[in-house]
Amino acid sequence: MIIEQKLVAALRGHKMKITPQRRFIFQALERGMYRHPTAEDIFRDVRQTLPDISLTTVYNTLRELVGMGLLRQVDLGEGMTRFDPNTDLHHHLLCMRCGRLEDIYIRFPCIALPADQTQGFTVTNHQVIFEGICPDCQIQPA
Amino acid sequence: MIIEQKLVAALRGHKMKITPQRRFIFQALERGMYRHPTAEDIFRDVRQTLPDISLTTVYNTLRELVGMGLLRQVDLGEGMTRFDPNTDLHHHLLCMRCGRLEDIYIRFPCIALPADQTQGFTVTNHQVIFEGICPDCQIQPA
DNA sequence: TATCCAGGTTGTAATGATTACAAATTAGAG
DNA sequence: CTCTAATTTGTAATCATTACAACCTGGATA
Repeated sequence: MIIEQKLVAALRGHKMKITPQRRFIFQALERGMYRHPTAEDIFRDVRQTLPDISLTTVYNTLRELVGMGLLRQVDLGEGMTRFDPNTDLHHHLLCMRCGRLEDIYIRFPCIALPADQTQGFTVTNHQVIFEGICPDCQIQPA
Repeated sequence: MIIEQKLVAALRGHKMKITPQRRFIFQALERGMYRHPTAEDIFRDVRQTLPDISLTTVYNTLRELVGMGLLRQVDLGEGMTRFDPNTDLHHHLLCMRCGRLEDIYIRFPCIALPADQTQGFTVTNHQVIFEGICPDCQIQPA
């Protein structure tokens, strides 16, 4: 319920309407059975309870949430975007073979860009992606 | 010449043919006027000297190079893939507003995944993406 | 509670990057 | 020089995502 409530509150704060479609999308994110769903994943999930929801609505809603900073967008080289309802600072561990993606909760205090290396950028955030092979893929032939 | 030679040698090693198309693609990567080109960027560049090259060939070649580990693939949320001829371990600094991407050459010795956090993965690599706003975009209204 | 409209939803069509495929070409071994 | 497997090419498909226009509705208002 935590995520859903947070998102509903955010909608109120932005004077946006709380529609059943949005509610179900939030619940799908909440259910976290998959932690890094694609738009299509959410669509399939919500469809089970709201069979007439449109894929466009899912895309719209996810885009809005990202815009409001309530959802993190994760881009790997998969050809599609994944969404991460966990906006806490954390990192990722990616299987290069099957695409499995896990969260890593460690703080790396040494990751900071010295002022003389920012090239004038204002740095607001950073993320680490660890690449490797997951246990399942290690077993398989190759 | 360094990159081109390295790539040509790699082709030989893999018993692949050294075609003019591939050579010009290597040279375009070499020219590094743009350090993180898209397939389209390379296509436009090579076209100036080889007007009949096909976009498909560019995609094929880039894909092969990535597969051989000679080119790094960089995926941001831009809807297209960028390629980085620099395979040295380095990190990136990304402007969230205009997509400008710069290299960061610092080693962060503290970035290592403790054995009890790998979830069984064999970790082979990692990269850091710093997100922020570039100097040009800071000036502009918003 | 009934009314109303700005914001939301939907289906479909468009877009844009990338890949598949089959026919034509060519690098390079013999 | 010949021959063949690898490569290139152009076009057509694919796949994720966005644009758009018509319809619908949450929730503010009276």
